Amino acid sequence: MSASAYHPHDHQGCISTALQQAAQLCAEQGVRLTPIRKRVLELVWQSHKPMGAYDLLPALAADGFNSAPPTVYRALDFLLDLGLVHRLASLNAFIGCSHPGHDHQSCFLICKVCDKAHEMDVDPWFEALSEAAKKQGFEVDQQITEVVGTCPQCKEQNDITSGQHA
Amino acid sequence: MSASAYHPHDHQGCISTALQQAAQLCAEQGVRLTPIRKRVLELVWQSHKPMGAYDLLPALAADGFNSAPPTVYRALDFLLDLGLVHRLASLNAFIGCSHPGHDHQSCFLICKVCDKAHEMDVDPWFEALSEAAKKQGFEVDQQITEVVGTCPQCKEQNDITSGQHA
DNA sequence: AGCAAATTGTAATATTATAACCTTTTATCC
DNA sequence: GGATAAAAGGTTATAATATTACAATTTGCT
Repeated sequence: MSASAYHPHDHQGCISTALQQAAQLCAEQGVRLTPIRKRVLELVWQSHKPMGAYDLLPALAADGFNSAPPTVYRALDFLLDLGLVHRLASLNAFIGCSHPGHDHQSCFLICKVCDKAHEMDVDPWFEALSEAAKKQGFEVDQQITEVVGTCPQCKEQNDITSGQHA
Repeated sequence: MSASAYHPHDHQGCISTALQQAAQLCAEQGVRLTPIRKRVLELVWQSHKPMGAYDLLPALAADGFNSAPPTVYRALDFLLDLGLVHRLASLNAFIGCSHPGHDHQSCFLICKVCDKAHEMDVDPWFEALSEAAKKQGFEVDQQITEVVGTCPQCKEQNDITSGQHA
């Protein structure tokens, strides 16, 4: 069901799905997906690479939107609140959420070679961690899990160029 | 065995233990725990609250050390490499490692009320998570896990002030 | 139209981190 | 013990990320 960032896919589909889901979610919540917000979401979804806030500004400017930092940060905050994008703390960067609308904690596999990030579903992990925290009397609000390494594609690439084979 | 950040304890003991372990580790690795590095480690250990790099500069200045950003970042990088401190990505802050010398992934419980952070040992889960990543063909280098919430002490405090009781 | 709330515009600034280059200190070798 | 290379530290400047504060505009509602 869920498309993987690691394989060729109709990425326009990713974007339009994200925009559709966003429109629906905003309607449900009674909040406005203004042109700036929509454009920022689109830009964040341009690729599966997390985007820095400042990376988005030139594109906004090119589109004739205002492009000062507060503009993009406000849009990102809005999208974060709705769960339409996630922020990757280890990269100071933002990425589209692949299944918004569900209240969920996110876990990202971040490739240090190609910079793509892939959201992984790990509910059992989150629950186990929450349980452990609770056992210590800690009340959990939010979990941040980011895994850095090499994605399947880049690993394969590396095996080829270094002359290794199965 | 391991002291908890959540309970009253001889914090001087935390600091001196950390310094001792650092000295030993540096000796083993054949690297130098210079005065600046030692002082930065000491400062990071002043409390169980993660410290920003810039928070350390005034103290370094007061001690007569140079206190420009590169100084403290170089010391922190050195300590990070040795595993003597951890960096909390979600806070842009640094905290002393409570069991350096062991190669380990860290997981921190971060209290949003008192700002203290507590390192939790969760090796079994890290392996589970690594397994899950591997199943997707992802090769794991590093895991970042940070849990934000309310620590036992602050939770209790809040229960009292809001008139709740068991 | 009139009003309040939400959104956006704009300028300035705060915070975190690194680059580049130079000087000093330390370890080592002869 | 002086020569020398490597490591560490000093200094200045700047990059990258994020927020504050306040003014102007747009929107939704009556």
